Amino acid sequence: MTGTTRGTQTYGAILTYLRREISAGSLEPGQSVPSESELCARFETSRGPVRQALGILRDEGLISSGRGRRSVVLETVPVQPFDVALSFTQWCREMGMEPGQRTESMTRAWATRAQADSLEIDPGDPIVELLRLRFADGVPIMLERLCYPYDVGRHVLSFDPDSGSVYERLIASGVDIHHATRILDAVAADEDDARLLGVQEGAPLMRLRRRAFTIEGRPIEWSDDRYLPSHARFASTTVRGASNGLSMLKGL
Amino acid sequence: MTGTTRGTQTYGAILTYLRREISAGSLEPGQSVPSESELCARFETSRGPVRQALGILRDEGLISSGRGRRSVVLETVPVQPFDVALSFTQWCREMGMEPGQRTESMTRAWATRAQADSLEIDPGDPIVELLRLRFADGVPIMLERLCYPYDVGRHVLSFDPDSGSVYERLIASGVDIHHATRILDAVAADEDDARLLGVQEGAPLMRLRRRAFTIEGRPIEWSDDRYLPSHARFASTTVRGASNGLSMLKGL
DNA sequence: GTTCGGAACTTGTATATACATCTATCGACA
DNA sequence: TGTCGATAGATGTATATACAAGTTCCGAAC
Repeated sequence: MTGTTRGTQTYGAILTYLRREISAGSLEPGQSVPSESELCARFETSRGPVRQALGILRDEGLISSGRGRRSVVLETVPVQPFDVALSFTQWCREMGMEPGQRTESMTRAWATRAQADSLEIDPGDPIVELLRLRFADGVPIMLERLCYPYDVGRHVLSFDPDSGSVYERLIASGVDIHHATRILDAVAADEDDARLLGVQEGAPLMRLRRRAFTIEGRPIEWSDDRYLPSHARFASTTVRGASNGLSMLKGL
Repeated sequence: MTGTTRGTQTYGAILTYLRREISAGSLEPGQSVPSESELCARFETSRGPVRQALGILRDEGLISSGRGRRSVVLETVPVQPFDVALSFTQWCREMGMEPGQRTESMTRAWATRAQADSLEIDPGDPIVELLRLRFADGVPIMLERLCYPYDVGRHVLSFDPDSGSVYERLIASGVDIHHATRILDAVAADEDDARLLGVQEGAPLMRLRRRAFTIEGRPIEWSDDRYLPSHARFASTTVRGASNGLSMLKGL
């Protein structure tokens, strides 16, 4: 360790440095990234942390490496790591837009068969449902349907969902979301979607369904977000040799 | 190195072993993955390769790790690495379906403004366009529009696109696709889409636009694939602490 | 029986080294 | 001038070690 790293890990400092160089344009697409040994010298460290940082950038699709050649910066879509999609508010701010929201309904209900399957509870068990319309700069962008088992959702019921992030509320209540699976597809707007999002019934919408889990693997959230395709799209970069989590599903 | 690894790298052998255990169900969701030291002993290797294999599984969303705890197998969507989406044929086979295709048109044309921008050539420059309908088990699933600059696409013109993979043809011709960017959104079926895919005009389709690049960063393919959402969906798993390449885009 | 503390274990991070394998470059030679 | 080959340098892979930091679990003290 060099001691010059700002309170965090060495590889994190290298990562931040390279990300800044790339996003600021000091390292343009097509240009070579400094070699591992140059980075070792600059950060007074060994190859381990340097390779760790480069590996992360490779998986994110920002650079490409290969035996014998120096790494090069790739021409990429502007990447906002998708984790922020866990929080619409945060994502919106990073896009330079002003987030807004209006809760259409928040109800205590009983799980339908589909909801019960998704949350791994029994049909008829109590749940908390939330329907929220999300805005960016005042324009409706997304309709969010959230569904929690009651013992999780009760932390939301006693909370004004227009006043802040549901996620932060859950975390503050000791609910620990550890990982999530997402499925993207396209659906036609139904009557509710059309009315609230201001499109015609049948208009194409992006649907992002999410299931969030605790570390023990218990599902604690199910959501169905419907985006206006004109305002939100999803992107991914693949580099040969790097892995990315996107996959394609068959059938229903 | 142990020497017992089957001709490849140590970390690859560990990766294969763990993947098989997970997909065969010997390691069920929620169960602990063998600890690093157990894997070191089993494969007679050091922590390096073991950690490399575990890191890949973590990025793929198959397992979750954390300081102090043992890694656990996650409940995930069945993952087919998305690289295979570069080849519809291959993806289809891995899904246990029989791929089919019918080329609707293959033309030498001149780049429109949008195509020129995407391929980084000038409007009016010669290009090769390909329109193909793709089947799985005889059912139309996807409509594929491909577009190449002429010097790349000419390798396709002299080739029966119904006889095999365009990708393999390009690679055999010395065209080296190195990385690709993809954008997913939803569109309404236009007249051509509706007729060929057998849906009503205006029906929601998943659109996957792709740009493929050489290692030098030159764009050599632009494609617009439109999937029936009933037959193809896209999925991704995020684990806290692991990076994945999916991101969300604003605006146009 | 309950609670607290500590030991043992696990993963995360870092160092130093070695060799394999591929690329780029430059100089010798024709 | 052009081609070929050697060489230096790059990343990929593997080993061995060390310490940091978090979790689990068991036993001692109360």
